[in-house]
Amino acid sequence: MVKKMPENVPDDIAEEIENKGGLKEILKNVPSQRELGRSAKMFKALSDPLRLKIICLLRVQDSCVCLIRSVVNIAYSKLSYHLSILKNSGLIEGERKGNYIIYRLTDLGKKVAGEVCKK
Amino acid sequence: MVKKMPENVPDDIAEEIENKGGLKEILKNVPSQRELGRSAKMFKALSDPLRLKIICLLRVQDSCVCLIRSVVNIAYSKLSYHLSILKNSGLIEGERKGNYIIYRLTDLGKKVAGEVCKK
DNA sequence: AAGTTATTTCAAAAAAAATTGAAATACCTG
DNA sequence: CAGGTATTTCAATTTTTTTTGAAATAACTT
Repeated sequence: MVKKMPENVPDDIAEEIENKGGLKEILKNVPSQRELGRSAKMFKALSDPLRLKIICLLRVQDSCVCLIRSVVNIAYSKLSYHLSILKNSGLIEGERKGNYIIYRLTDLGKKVAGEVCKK
Repeated sequence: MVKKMPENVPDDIAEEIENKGGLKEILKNVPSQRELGRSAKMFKALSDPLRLKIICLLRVQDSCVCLIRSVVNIAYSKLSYHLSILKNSGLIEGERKGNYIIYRLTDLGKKVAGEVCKK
């Protein structure tokens, strides 16, 4: 029983890799772990329909929490949780105005909203 | 003690809403629940650095599972799980070739990869 | 200061997603 | 067909995220 190289790759793929200068060359096109993690975190913030809805609302109207709440119709504590996720990922920001806190999209949030809340 | 209207909105916001034709008009700019859910599902598939890494690898090289595995360095069962998520969200597809299954990006996957795996 | 409204925080519970290792499947080879 | 390689599936566990309701803050009003 002869031992075979583990993790072999089919011949045609192996050839393609060779033609591209080897695996090392190929991997230069893959972003660093740090960049991938940053992107993943942003996508995670966007991975909830409720949060997307809030983003699309703020895109057309800056809103106090109470207005957002009347649109999405959930408990305040729940809403607060989702707002904090959007805030921590840099998509929205809140400004206190008297008793109220007015949320609006950041520049990043506007960019994302433009792609997500298609006209 | 007079009861106040609940869910009041600050005056300036109320005015802005009025100027835009009311809340109903504003909400016409918010995608339907169905659309929001669809988008959220796509973002969820992208919300993991490992999955993003796979996407960026496939962007430059179609790969069998064994090649992907040698790049990401995790157990097969774990990898299979993540591949299934990418497959179910329409970002990648696999074609059996003998003993191997070669994964590649779908058209949708290519579009997304173009934005995510920045050059 | 006491009451009221808007909003957040907290801790516990529930739900969803990810990891693990073992077993199953699918295909190839001799 | 027996044995081997590549890959997936499964059930159990662990981890992460979300939900919930109650309590805490913060600022306004009287």
